[in-house]
Amino acid sequence: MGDLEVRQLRYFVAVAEELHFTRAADRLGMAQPPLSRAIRELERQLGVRLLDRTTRQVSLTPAGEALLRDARVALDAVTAAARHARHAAEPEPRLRLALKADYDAGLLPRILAAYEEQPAAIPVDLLLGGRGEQAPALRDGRADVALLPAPFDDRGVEFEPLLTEPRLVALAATDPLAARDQVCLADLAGRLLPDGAPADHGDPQPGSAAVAAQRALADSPRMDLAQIFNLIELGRIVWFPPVSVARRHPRPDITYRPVSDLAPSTLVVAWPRDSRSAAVAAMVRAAVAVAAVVPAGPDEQAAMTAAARSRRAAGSPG
Amino acid sequence: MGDLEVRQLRYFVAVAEELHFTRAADRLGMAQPPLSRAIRELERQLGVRLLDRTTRQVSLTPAGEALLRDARVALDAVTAAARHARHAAEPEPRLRLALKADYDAGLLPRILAAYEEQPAAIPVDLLLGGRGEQAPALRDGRADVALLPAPFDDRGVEFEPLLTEPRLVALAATDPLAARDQVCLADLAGRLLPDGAPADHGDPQPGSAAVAAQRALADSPRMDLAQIFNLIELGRIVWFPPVSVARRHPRPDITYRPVSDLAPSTLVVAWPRDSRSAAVAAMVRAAVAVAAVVPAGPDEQAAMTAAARSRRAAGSPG
DNA sequence: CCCGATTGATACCGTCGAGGTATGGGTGAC
DNA sequence: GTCACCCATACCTCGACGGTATCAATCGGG
Repeated sequence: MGDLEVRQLRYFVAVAEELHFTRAADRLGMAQPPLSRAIRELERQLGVRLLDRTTRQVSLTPAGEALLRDARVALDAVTAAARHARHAAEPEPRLRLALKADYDAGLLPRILAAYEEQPAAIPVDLLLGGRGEQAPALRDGRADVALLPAPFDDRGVEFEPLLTEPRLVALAATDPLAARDQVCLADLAGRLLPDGAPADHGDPQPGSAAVAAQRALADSPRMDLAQIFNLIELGRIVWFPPVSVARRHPRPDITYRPVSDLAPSTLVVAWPRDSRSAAVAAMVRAAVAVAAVVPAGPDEQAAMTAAARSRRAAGSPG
Repeated sequence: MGDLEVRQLRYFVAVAEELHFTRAADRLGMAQPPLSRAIRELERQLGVRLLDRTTRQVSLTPAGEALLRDARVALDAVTAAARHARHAAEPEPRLRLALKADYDAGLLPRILAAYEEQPAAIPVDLLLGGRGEQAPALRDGRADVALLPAPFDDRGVEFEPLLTEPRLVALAATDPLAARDQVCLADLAGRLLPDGAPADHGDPQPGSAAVAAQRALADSPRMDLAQIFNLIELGRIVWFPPVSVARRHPRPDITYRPVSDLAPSTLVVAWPRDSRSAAVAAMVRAAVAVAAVVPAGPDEQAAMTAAARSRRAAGSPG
């Protein structure tokens, strides 16, 4: 009945993600036998089987799936506690704003300017990260506030929409589709992605080959924009940047075209739930105020804004 | 730079709450020297001073206060992970509904009946707890869903209001105020509370002597309703039950009177954020449906309901 | 002003468990 | 059938966690 320990949760998450004791042990920088023993001990403490293992296959039991979900958030909470304690000790506080380079829809300078007008403003550190890194950074305390495109994994995070803009598809100028004024997703089905999988139609779904390729494409530190453009010119990948991102990257050999049936991208400002920081609230206010002077989007944006506003009214910065 | 461990956080929380190493060690069931060393090691790992200690006084630094806040939620998250894993392994799942006895406003039988009509219904366990225990139970996984009066500590918890009802004051029948049709909080100022502190006017505030006395009164396992009524008859304490609670306890020597300027009590149904359980969603639906057939309260209830509804729309059970 | 009580820090020690290495054993691939 | 792969077991070492004894500093009382 003793409490779990962080180390046990880290070990379990590694094994549950790898579904492979040896690889997990390697990732953890330890040998496999102690890891096996630790998992066994964890199962004994919980009185529950977490993994079904044969000598050739490791799979999660329902209890293991539940623990994997919760262990991730628990580990983030512990990491956030440590980070916040270190941060609170700094003599002069700073606001850490996480965002993905170029995906601020051009609002960043105005937002920062508006922020500095606020009485609660403190110096801002910018944390540039890849797609999908902002929300985890909020959860584990690396960042205090973030600008990022929705949808994202908003567990433990509150957000407020700023603006919604359509996404385009980037095509090689020589691509037959580039001659058309507009394309639809079906036109792009079958396109090869970097890993050799055909492009799925529809918005990338979590777990699909398409989203995996999109992530490998847009997130990997190994692939920068130049590489993306090269692959686009070769017709090897599909890429759906918001118009503001496309506008920042005019290139002679790349043509951007509207996609008729592609969901638009919504930029949001997000912060950790239970943030009690006046500086975060000031940044949220500044971002919302700046976005308000931009032409408003369609009904979808209005609905999301209302939802987030009432959520925020229930006791959080704003 | 190594990760924190759960044990370290438990130790720190104990010391931070007691502000006394010896008492904290006693509470933790260990000797004081290892505890001092563990805290020192924690401070070394974080590179931050958490406690200012003289030989006669221990106090929290700002970093310590930040860590205390976060450590509590992190420990709850770890506990919840363990509980959810154990729970998920049970062959036939059960729904654990936490509530405070008598504070269901008489809706519980109808809610349970409506719940059992739902297709996702599973057997329900009732967890009766004192005031303020329901929300922590949701956070650390002891309960899946709760009925409780707002306001409460809603960190990590979502909720939906069910109904709002006025609160009364319970007076000894012989009390001069009992002769009046209605009293106001100022009339009650100065009344002695169990710990000898005078009753504060206004709604109890967290940290005030009044709220401490209210808690000692209503929550302590040592004091049951009979004791409460005895103290009321002696004029020693003030108690503000919602009308539905008062109606359940008619007593010849106790008189209930409206309080003109006392905020009403709102019963809500609450569940952990990120709950993915269909059974929880079904219980929430059942509770809302039952409450909807009860005469609606004033604008306050309408506003809260709208807020919670849009919050729920952003991706949670419902 | 000194003495004792209180309380956190230090010193030292024993034990338990975390992690390493070597090896066994079972399963799927060819 | 043989080989490679991979999880489990056995055994060992060492570090750290916790306990006891003691010191040091501070506050209160006579």
